Amino acid sequence: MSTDDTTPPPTSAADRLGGADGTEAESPAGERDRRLAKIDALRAAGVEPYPVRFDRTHTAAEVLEHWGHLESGVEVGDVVRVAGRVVLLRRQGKLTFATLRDGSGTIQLFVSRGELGEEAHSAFDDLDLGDWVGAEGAVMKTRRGELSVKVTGWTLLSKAVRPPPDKWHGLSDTDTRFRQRYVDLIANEEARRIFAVRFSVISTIRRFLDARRYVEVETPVLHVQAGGAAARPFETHHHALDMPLSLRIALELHLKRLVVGGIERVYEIGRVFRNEGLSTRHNPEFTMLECYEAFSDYTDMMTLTEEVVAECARVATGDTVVEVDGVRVDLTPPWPRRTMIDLIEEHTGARVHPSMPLAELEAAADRAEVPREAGWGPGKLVLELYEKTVEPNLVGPIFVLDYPREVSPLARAHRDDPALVERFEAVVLGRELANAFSELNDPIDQRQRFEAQAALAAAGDEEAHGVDDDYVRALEYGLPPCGGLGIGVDRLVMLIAGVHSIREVILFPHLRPEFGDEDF
RNA sequence: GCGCCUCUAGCUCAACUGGUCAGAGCAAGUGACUCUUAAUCACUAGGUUCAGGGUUCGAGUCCCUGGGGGCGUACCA
Repeated sequence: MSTDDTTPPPTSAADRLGGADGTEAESPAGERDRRLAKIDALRAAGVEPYPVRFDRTHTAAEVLEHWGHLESGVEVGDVVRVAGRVVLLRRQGKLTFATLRDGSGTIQLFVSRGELGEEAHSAFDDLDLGDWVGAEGAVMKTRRGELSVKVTGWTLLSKAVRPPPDKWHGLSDTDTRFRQRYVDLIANEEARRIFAVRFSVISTIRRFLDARRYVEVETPVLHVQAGGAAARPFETHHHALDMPLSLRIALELHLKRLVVGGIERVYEIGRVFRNEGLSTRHNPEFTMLECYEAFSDYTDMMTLTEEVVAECARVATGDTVVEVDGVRVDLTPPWPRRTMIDLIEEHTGARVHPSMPLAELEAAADRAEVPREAGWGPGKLVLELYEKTVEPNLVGPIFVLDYPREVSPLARAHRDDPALVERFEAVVLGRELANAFSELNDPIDQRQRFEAQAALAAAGDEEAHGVDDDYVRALEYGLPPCGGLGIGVDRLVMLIAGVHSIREVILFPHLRPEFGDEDF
């Protein structure tokens, strides 16, 4: 949509936005140009299509709350000023009904020629679907029982140049829904519902933790060394310092530094980035909640997890029972707590343990038809057995306890079994919802675990990371006994909203770039 | 990354095995209508069938290449 230097100065709205010159493939030349022409006509008539502000007295929901009880056919003297987008228009000659939608809901405008006069009424009839208007008038309920504002005055607040999608079928093209989320939100009640759940869940988490005297903090997104999770980071570069940086893959290591510093209960809700494949469950950037509590352990984190998840569901939907793809899940605490070892035995018949000889575990994996790679240690084999034979079959909610030490470099050794760590994952519908440990606070042990990871990285594991010397130094100043918890907020929202794809709960999910700009 | 599916008017969808097949509803335009509710009724206009090649007398339909999207799978402490 570039303007050639030789083009004469544009005059009309259509000229300035780019008219029907072949660049406008997305909107029919007729409809968009028609609306652009209206902008010029309005200005010529002295009407500003994009005025500054509007003083509204009531939202649609407030009108319903105060006057919803009115009898049909009754008009009251109370005058209100409402504002919203015109989503439906029913023109009926000298009487027009418009459905106005604002952030709270919808309200009908009753626009009568007798009330408004011919000029203002026909100007109203000239509105298009999608325009924003403000209106003033008395509250009434029509003979058919629809609560309305009987308009005595109105103003165009913003002219829509592009038409909204089909008023009945909405917008279902997934590509357009995600790229142009604004249109999705205009057209689809379901999209509005899902994001209402998301906003509710996030504010509930904050209220829940704040009430327990947790402190919310913000830690760096740009890391010199990514860590705190096994994932491939995004790499970037700082020009002034001429050094490589990574986008964070977890919040963990900074938050525990803060516990060292004496912030005994700390949490962050923040974006993390992982350079991995995309799927219905994976977006390259997603939102994590992590919280850490001094003097607690992973059993305390289980209680916290089941309570915060149930509370989020209750606040967002009124119920702790959720349903995804026809499967109902009851999130009411307490959730069952089972060890990984016991679950593997239950599902495969094999009693395994990371302290067993490698050959025995390899044989167990082969019997269970779990593929394995050379170089995997005992702990990795046990974890694979769990992930392939147990986890997909768990409906949950359930806490899976006590992971192999080898695969958990940031969790403290189990108090009763040195081959294991005090770690759990909460599983719902075969998927990890939360991950937590009794945090490793022994600096010497931690350095050794990091060094083991560094060896893996040196051997080519792109998801392993090296020694974080500053983090070890922090531990040397003393991290109190500490429980830590991470919850994937997007997946929690998916669960509570009952949707199948992570793209449904992220406002602007990652997509390939649109091809060129000829669609504009 | 691999496999399968998909892309037709602004939106939602039709078009039997290749043969008047480029259509409908909504949205839009014109007209009628002072209690509508996806208002209704009449008429009208609207298309590079994702792009580019190919096969064929003939391609929305079949083949190839490319692009977007979806699903599955792989990867995913």
